[in-house]
Amino acid sequence: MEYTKLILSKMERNQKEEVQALQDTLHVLGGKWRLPIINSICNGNHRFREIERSIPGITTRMLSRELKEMELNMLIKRTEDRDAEIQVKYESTPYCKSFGPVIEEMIKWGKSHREEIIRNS
Amino acid sequence: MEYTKLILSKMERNQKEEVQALQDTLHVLGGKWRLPIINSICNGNHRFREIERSIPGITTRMLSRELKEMELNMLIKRTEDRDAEIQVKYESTPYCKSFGPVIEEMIKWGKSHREEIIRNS
DNA sequence: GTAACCAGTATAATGGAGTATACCAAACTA
DNA sequence: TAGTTTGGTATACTCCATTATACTGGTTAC
Repeated sequence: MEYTKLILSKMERNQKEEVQALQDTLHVLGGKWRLPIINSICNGNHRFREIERSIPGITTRMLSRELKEMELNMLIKRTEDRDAEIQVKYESTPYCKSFGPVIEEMIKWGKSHREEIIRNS
Repeated sequence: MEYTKLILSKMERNQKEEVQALQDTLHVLGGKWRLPIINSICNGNHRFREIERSIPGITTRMLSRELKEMELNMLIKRTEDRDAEIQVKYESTPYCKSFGPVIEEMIKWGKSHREEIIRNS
């Protein structure tokens, strides 16, 4: 009886922990602009205005805010170097690449989901 | 030159398609309650009030709305049977299980991200 | 027969993500 | 030296997800 309880509460803890982890991931990837920004930077855009122009519809305000939070989450790195040809530069971190498997699975699922929905309608 | 253009535009198309697929997945998993609901149903809760009670903080309105959209997305099935012991029953579909790999990767990433953030602060 | 439980719906309010628009100082450019 | 580009900030607004609260009609339990 006590034993069962223990197992159950451990299971519950794990489930809460897992839902929490999932929501952390969603929070980092979520919102309207995160993925387009990551995509843009990973595709060779490194300056603020460059990224901005590459994403139709985004405002400077949103780009600024998102870049800041993504820097906090260590997904990108901002460097300022007055003597470089590019004074302010945004780059994806190696850590950002750890997203790889997640992104891949999400793309796979999203594509097959779209097909599934179309097939059943 | 024309060749390069072709390749580039194909790359661009694929990227848009991938960002789109990603956002589809995010849309299905996103929001505050989707994951807790999936979790609850997958862990043996099948009646409306049962699910409601198992998720602290959720309102009947939100549960009702989310269940409806999840049914549209074929993640769960609602069955009504006046003569059964449970008249209204919610179940996860086999299709819902296709989330498995995505969810797994997201949990993995979420956990290690939390550790990473804690380590660097 | 009334009290509690079931599966929800209706209406109104709130908060926060995202939008719109204007503005800024510094550098570079013609 | 006037105009443009860069890397942003400031202020106000809008819309939509989520909340809060109340209500309903049917069923089961005592």
